[in-house]
Amino acid sequence: MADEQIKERRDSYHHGDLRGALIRATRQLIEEKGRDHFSVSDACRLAGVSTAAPYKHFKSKDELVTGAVVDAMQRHYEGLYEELSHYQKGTRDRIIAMGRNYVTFALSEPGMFQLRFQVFDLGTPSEIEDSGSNVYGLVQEEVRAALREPDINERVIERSYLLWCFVHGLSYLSMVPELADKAPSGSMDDLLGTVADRVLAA
Amino acid sequence: MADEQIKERRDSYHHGDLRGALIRATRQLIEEKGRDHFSVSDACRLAGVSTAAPYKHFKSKDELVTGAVVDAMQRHYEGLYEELSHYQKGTRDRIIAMGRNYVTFALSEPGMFQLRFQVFDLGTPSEIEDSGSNVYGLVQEEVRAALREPDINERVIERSYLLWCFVHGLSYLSMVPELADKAPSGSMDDLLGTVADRVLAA
DNA sequence: TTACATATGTAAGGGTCTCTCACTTTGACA
DNA sequence: TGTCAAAGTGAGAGACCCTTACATATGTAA
Repeated sequence: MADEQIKERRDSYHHGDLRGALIRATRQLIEEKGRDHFSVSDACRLAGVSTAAPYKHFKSKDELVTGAVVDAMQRHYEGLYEELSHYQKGTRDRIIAMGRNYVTFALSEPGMFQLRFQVFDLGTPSEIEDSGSNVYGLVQEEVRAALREPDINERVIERSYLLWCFVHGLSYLSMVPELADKAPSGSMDDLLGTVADRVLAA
Repeated sequence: MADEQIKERRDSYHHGDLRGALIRATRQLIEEKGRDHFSVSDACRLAGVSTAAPYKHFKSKDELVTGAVVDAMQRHYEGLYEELSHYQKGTRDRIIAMGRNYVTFALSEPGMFQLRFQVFDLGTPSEIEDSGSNVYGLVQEEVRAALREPDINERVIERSYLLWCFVHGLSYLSMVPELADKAPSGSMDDLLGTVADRVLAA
């Protein structure tokens, strides 16, 4: 996100990492102008290559967009794993950190975040389904520990889902600036803590 | 939603309600193919008029889409008001009904539901901001009554927002069929009831 | 009946896009 | 060094699209 990518320049005929450059350009353009209004041609202009070039790396426009989304998810999940390493397993702070991480990503890459739940329409890349399930498994495991349950039973499943619903909804609402006045005045961590306590209460 | 609209036929030169017909066509096409992939031309074909006709009723494509969204919101809110009349104010059932109504609308018109929070990008039609705030005011009033607070204070604001976040997130997650296996096994009313209890608890 | 306002149609300008084909450049490796 | 596959290029076919200008049909009111 930090890398405001300007039109790319190149001295050699070969790009070196055109695939990556196209994915970055796609992300930037979708964030700026929305999934509708995104065109492969624009991405080419931004990456500084001809409009035929992408088709050596992606079969179609849809596949390019999907590639950008998969890339975003991978970065998101790597960041999450890194952040979780700072918290001890089974703590309240760790659950709050997971929620904060989720919302933070949504706010920093709203376009990718939303597309992540729509790429299913284009035929789900297995990377998405798999890594998504893995991460949600972490949440369930954390909830299990907090509830002192021996395994992932129905109780754990319900509470985990409640947490997810809440954090997911908070992310979407936070992405709409016009709704900011509806939110309570405290910090986001306060809000996440309140939720964790209420959802995990006996 | 119920009205699977087929290509419209007309015997008279004048349509009678072309504006309404275009809005219905727009909704149907966006639900079927997504906001991207929606074109004014398609809407014209579906409504059975020339491609120039819409511009007597809407200034631009964006305005047509916005019109469809505003229409959807109005129908949604009318349905909500009607349904609420069956429940007594200040009851748990009434809060559950509000949540169920929200999710049900999202599931029946996912395209409109999502666009409702994105039309802000096109310059917010005041109809949207106003009626949205009015409806959310209902929620806050209901929460105030449940908490036995004398007015809409910070406590009420926080709890209302928690409810909204949850129901909003539940709506989005429910719209993705691939995530169905993550949900708990009970009914939606059970889930909504659990949330209401936990959020409104002392 | 006539005149006029309103609603729709026809045609087209001007633009953009996705994707393919045939060709060129380049780097790597036998 | 010579050969080949990979990665780019340029041009363009073929579609659509959004929007406008101007013509035409229709209902209404004098």
